[in-house]
Amino acid sequence: MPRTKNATQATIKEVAARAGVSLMTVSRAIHRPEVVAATTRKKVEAAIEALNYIPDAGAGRLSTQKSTTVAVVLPSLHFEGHARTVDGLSSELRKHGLHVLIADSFYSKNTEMELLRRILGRRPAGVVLINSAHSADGRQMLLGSGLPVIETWDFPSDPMDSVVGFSHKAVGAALTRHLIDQNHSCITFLGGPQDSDPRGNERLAGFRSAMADQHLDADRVVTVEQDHLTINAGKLGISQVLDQYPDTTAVICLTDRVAMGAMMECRRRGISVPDEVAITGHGGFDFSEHLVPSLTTTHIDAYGIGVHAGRILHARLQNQLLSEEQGRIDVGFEVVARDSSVRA
Amino acid sequence: MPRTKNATQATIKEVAARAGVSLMTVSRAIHRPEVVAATTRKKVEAAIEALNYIPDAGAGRLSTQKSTTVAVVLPSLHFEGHARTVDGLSSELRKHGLHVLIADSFYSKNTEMELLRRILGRRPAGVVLINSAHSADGRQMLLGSGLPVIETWDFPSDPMDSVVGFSHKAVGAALTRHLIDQNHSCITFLGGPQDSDPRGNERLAGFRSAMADQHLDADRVVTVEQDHLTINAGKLGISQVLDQYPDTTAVICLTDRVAMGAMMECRRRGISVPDEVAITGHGGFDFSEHLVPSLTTTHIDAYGIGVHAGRILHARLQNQLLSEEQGRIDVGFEVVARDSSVRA
DNA sequence: GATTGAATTGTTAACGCTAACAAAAAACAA
DNA sequence: TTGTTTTTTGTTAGCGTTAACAATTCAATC
Repeated sequence: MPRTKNATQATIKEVAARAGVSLMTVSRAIHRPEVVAATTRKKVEAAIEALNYIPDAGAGRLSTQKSTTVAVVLPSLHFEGHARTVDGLSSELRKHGLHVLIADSFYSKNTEMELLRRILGRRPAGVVLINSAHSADGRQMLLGSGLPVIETWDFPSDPMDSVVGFSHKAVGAALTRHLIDQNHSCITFLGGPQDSDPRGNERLAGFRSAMADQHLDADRVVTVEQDHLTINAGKLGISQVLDQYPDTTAVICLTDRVAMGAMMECRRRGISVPDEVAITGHGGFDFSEHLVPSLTTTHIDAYGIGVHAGRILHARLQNQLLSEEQGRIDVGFEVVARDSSVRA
Repeated sequence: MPRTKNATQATIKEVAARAGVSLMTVSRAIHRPEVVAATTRKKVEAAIEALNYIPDAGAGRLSTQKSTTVAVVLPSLHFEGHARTVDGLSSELRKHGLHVLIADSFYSKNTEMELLRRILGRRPAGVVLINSAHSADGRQMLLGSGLPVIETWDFPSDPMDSVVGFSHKAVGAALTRHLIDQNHSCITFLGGPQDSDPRGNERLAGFRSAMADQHLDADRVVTVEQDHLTINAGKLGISQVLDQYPDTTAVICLTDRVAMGAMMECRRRGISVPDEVAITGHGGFDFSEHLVPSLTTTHIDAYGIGVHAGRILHARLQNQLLSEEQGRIDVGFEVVARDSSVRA
C-alpha cells in the first residue's frame, strides 16, 4: 500500500546548519567552489551528500532572474522527426546548462492560448515552436513576452522572430520535378484537409507550380478528410486517387506515413509500384528505406534543426547580435529517390 | 536582425498598482474570485488584461509549497507507445491542474543521476518512469525524495512504489503459445543485446518457458548487437536466424520494428510470410496492421497506462490511501493474431 | 445612530535561493 | 609588532507569490 511521505527535500538552510556555515557559503560551494576554502568546501560537500541536497531550481531562478528552461511547443510527440529535433535541441542546450521543457499541444486550437499561458507561467528563457501555425492572439502573446522565439520546420516569409526550417513549397516542387523527370505527366497529389495544415498546403502549392511550369494539369488533387496524416489516410486516399484519376501514373503523398498506406493498398490490389504507379512520400521516416519497394522521400535534417535552434537561442540569451542570416536558417532538404518512383 | 528585448513579464505588483488594490486582492481575484467584490474584480481583470499578466508558477509553488508539475522520465521520444502514454497522462493530469514535464534520458546510463538531479531540482509533485531500468543509486535517490513514483510499461516483482504496466514475460509466453497453436515447433526468438534491455529479456524468458512447457527447444535465440530495436536490426536478424536455424518456421521478434525489418527482408528474398516463415512482433505500432501481410503483434493500451498513472498520482497527491491493487495495475495486453502468423 | 456580524481588503512574513555589500580571518609587508 | 592586502565568510534584502492574520468597510439589526 503505497504511501506518500511528506516529500521534503532538504533545503540549503539545513545543509548550512549541518556544515556549520552560512547559507551563502553553501551556495558558493555549489556554484563557485573555487572561492571557498578547501576545508570548508569539504564540510559543505559532506553535508550535501548526507542530506541528499538538491538545490531548488525554481527558487534559484526567482533569485537570479535567469531562467534555464527552454520551452518547446510541439503538436504531438508522435512524429519521429519532431522527436529528433527535440533531441538535437536538448543536447545542444545541455552544453549551456539549459533544459528543455516540452509542451504538447495536441493540435487543438482552442487551447493554444491556455497552453501558451501555461508555458509563459513557467518563465522560460525562450520558446521553440515546432508547429508554427499560430493564431494572431498567440503570436501577440509570444511576441509581447519579449522572449526569443524560434519557429522551426518551416520557413515562413513573415517569421515572428528567428527561424530554422525549410520551404515546404520547395519540397512539393522538387518531388514533382523528380516525377516529371521520370517521364510522368499524370501526377496526382494526395493530401489532407486544406484548412488545418498550412505546411501540407505549401507542398501542394509547390506541386501546382511545378506542374504548371511544365504545362501539366496542376489540379489533380485528392483530399482525405479523415485520419489526418495516418497510414490509413494513405490507404483510403490511394483508392480515391485511382477512382478519380484512373490515368494516374504517379502519386505525391503528403507524408511517408500516407505513402506507406498507399503502397500497402497497391500491393493488396496487385498494383505494381513503381511500374503502374510511382509513389513518393515526405519526411524521411525510418521505415521508408526498408519498405519493399523502398520509398522515395525527402530527407530532412531533423536533429540539425534542433541543434541550430539551440545555438541561436544560446547566442541570443548571451545577447549576441545575430545577423539576418544567422537568425534565419534554411536547412534545406534532399529528395531521396528510391525504388517506389524509379523504374529498375 | 532578431533582438531580445528584456523579457519582462508583468508582476502581480504592477497589476495591483494599476488596479489600485493590494497584491493579495489580485492574487485572490485570480484564485478565488468569488471572495472578491465584483467591482474590484473587474478592475483587477482589466489590469491583468492590459498588462498581459501571467502569474509566475515557480513563485507560486515556492509560496504554497505545492508543486503542479509531474515529471515523466522516458528513454526517448521515438517510441510511439511511450508518446501515447504521455498523452494519456497529460490529459488525465490536466483535469487536476497538473502539468507534465518531460525529461528524456536518451538511454544513457551515466547521466541517469544527473538527469534525476535535474528533475528533482524542479521539485515535481511526482515522477512517472516509463523506463524503469534504474541503478541502485537512482532508485535510492527517487525513494529518498519522498515523492510518489510510478513505474510504467512493466510489472516488476519488486516495484519501488506504484506500478502500471504488464508482464513482458507473459507477452513472450503468449506469443510463443500462439505460434505453437499454429503448429509451429521450430520457433526462433530474435532479440537484442541482453545486457541493456531487461524487458526484452523478460519476453525472452517467457518464450523459453513456453517452449519448455511443450518440450520444445527453448534455446533457439538470435541476438542482434547493433541497431537496437530498429527496422535494420530486423533485417540483419532474420538473416542470422535463417543461417543459424535454417529449419525455422516461425520467428518471434522483439518489437514490431524488428518484425517489420524481418518481413521486408523476407520479401526481398522471396521468402513467403507466413507460409515459409511466420513472424510476430510486439508493441502494436501503427504500421503493423497495414503491412502486407498484416503483422501479428501485441496490443498494449498505451494511452490507458498514462491515464491510470495520472489517476494514481492524483489520488496519492490527495493523500488518499490506495490499496495494494489500486497502486499496482496490470493493464495486460492482447495478442493480435494477423496474417503474418496465421495461414489463410 | 450605535452595534454587530459578515464581507471585503490590507499587512506581514515566509517559501528557497543568491547578489551585493559588510565583516572577519588569514596572509603579507614594513 | 602593526598596518595593509587578500582571502574567506557572513548579513541583508529581495526575487514573485500566497497563508495567516489584521484591519477596514458595509449592511443589517435594534
